[in-house]
Amino acid sequence: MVSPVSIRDVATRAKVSVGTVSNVLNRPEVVAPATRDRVMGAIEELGFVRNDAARQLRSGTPRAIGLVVLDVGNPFFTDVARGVEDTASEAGHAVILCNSDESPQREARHVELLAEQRVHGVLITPVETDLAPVRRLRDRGMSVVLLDHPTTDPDLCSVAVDDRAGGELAVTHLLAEGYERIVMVNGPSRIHQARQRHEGAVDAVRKAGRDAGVLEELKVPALNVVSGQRAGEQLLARSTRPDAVFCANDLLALGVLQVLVRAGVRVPEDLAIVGYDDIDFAAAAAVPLTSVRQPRQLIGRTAAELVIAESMTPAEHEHRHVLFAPELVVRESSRRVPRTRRRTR
Amino acid sequence: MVSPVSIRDVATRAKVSVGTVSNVLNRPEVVAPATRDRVMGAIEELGFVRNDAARQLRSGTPRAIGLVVLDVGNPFFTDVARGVEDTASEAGHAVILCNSDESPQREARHVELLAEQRVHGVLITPVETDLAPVRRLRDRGMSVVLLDHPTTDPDLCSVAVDDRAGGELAVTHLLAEGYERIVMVNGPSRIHQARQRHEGAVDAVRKAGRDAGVLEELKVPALNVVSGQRAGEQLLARSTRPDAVFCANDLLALGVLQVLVRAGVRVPEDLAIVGYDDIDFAAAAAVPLTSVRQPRQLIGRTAAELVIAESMTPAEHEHRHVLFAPELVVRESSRRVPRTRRRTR
DNA sequence: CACCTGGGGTGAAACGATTTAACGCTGCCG
DNA sequence: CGGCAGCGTTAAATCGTTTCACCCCAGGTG
Repeated sequence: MVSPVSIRDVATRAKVSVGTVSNVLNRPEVVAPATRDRVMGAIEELGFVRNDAARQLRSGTPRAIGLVVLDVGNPFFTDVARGVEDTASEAGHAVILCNSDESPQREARHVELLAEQRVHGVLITPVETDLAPVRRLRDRGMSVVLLDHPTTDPDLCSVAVDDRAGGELAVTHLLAEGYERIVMVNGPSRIHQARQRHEGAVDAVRKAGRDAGVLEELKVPALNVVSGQRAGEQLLARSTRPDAVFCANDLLALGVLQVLVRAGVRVPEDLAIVGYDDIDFAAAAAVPLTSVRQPRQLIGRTAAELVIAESMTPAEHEHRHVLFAPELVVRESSRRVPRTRRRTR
Repeated sequence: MVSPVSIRDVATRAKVSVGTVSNVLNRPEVVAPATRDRVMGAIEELGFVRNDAARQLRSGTPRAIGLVVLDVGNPFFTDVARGVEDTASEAGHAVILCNSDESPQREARHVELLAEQRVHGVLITPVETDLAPVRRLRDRGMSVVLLDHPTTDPDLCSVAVDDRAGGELAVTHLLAEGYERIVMVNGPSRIHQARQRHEGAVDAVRKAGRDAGVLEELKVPALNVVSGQRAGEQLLARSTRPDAVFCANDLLALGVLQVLVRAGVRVPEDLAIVGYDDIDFAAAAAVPLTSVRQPRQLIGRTAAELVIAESMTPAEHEHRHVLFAPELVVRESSRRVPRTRRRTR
């Protein structure tokens, strides 16, 4: 079934030894042009394809990198993945994409698989804040880059965006617009980003000199649209509603928005919404969504570059911690509008 | 750098031969419990991880499958990928995700990489209608499943949704709702799905006994949000606008919708919009989008099952062509509103 | 007691590419 | 004419696993 033509067949066909064929493949300049052409011809005729397994076994350098994300269904990660993929494929590496779905078990299984594949390195957004599993990877000799998860661990690279600053940006904006009863719809505190964004929100309240009571946290089990819808329903059912909602990511925000709009709540007049990530769909939502933007593709590219650099020169590589700054993109969903605004119900 | 502990080290440590260690790993039932425990202990202490490259080299059976999609940024493919990933990881396979970005060159490069990796099989949505590159893969001995691209080629499996029927569903619906000047915003005819959906649209017009002039095709270079926005701007600039737009996918539709809504065009009163794929964001759009639904995860799962099945029993495997039926999901964006001010029939 | 049986284990030969040290050829110089 | 450098090529060793033929020994059988 598998391609049965090996380097040996090519050698026979071209009437040279296997070593020469190997040279043609890896150091074409050392072999005489005539021989080279002959070998190339044989490769073409036989449809020979290098066996990467054998190659890697001998040379010890793999050609794949692993990417473990929390949720492939989230366009944020998709955009990060695209950045990774671009950079990796330029360097001739394959990307093995794994989806941990926020489950430590799935994460562990995938990491195990990647270790067996002896990948060049692993880019991972860890499910748990506890980095022990990641460090074990590291100990097994693989380079690891933490994605979207800042750390000061000197043994690891990391690429992230300042989530605490992002949370602060969002809530400072809401307070400045005059919103007074803010609910933050947040993911489980197991997730690092969720905690950081909440801390930033709390910072904003404090720095504005407001009572801590203006900010309430509503936790949901996952950072996706369905959880957002659930949260929206809960908010609808309340006797006294908040006047603004800050969601830990855009998927939650879109879910909340959809439920509220359908129930006739006016956004932002009755209730403002701010999301996080600024995925492309945020701008195209029922009400264009204010959101905290992260340089998604850049995160992916940077992480891939780091892991490739590290595995090229493992010795002198010094681990870097890249932290990008988030940026608030204000759109209609959180703009205080004059009372005279036309209603679109 | 790479984990230096091999099966031989484990054998030494546990005072058994390498063969026995291999047995513990692969056929634990044939080795005596006492020995087994000793070996397991050694594996644990040494932190041994199997080297999949060596494994594959010897056994010939790889543990990865390749997935080549047109656009990872499109949630349709993300959902398909998730289906693939689920099934593959249940079977202990890694998924190597590649993004061809609708470019034949990128596709070729990725396919080459996958061939070198000797993946189990390749799930691919081909960029070109010409299947020659895919058939070459096949000839190199890899099982191939065409994704979202129907074929009758007896040497290949395929999993797809009936795009022609989908196009027909959409346009039949628009005609039934009384729309009379329909523009189909379509991708380049290089893309198979684009052509099929258009043919279905034409079918619908014909079957309804209408003049072919009610349907016009507006081609855009790619099936994404930006192209949709461009198309929306073009439509806006026209002196006589259509009263309905059918987009070849939801990303285009969201782009069109966004531009039109921002310009004050009422949807669906002034102009109806129908998309394709029914991605999750379609329901959460500015105006909830009517769309043609495809069983996205199921497509992925089915394809992965086929490729795994084929590589398990290559001999007696018979190639299947699975064709799912699309389903129209009607939402606000195309519902003729009860006789208010329009209704010019 | 000789013979068989079979569970439990061994050890060496693959797998296919890369790498390296050694080798043979050519042509130039002394 | 012999030696030697330089170049291209060869053959063999190697990577970590799996597989398979074979060995050893205890216990059962006739």
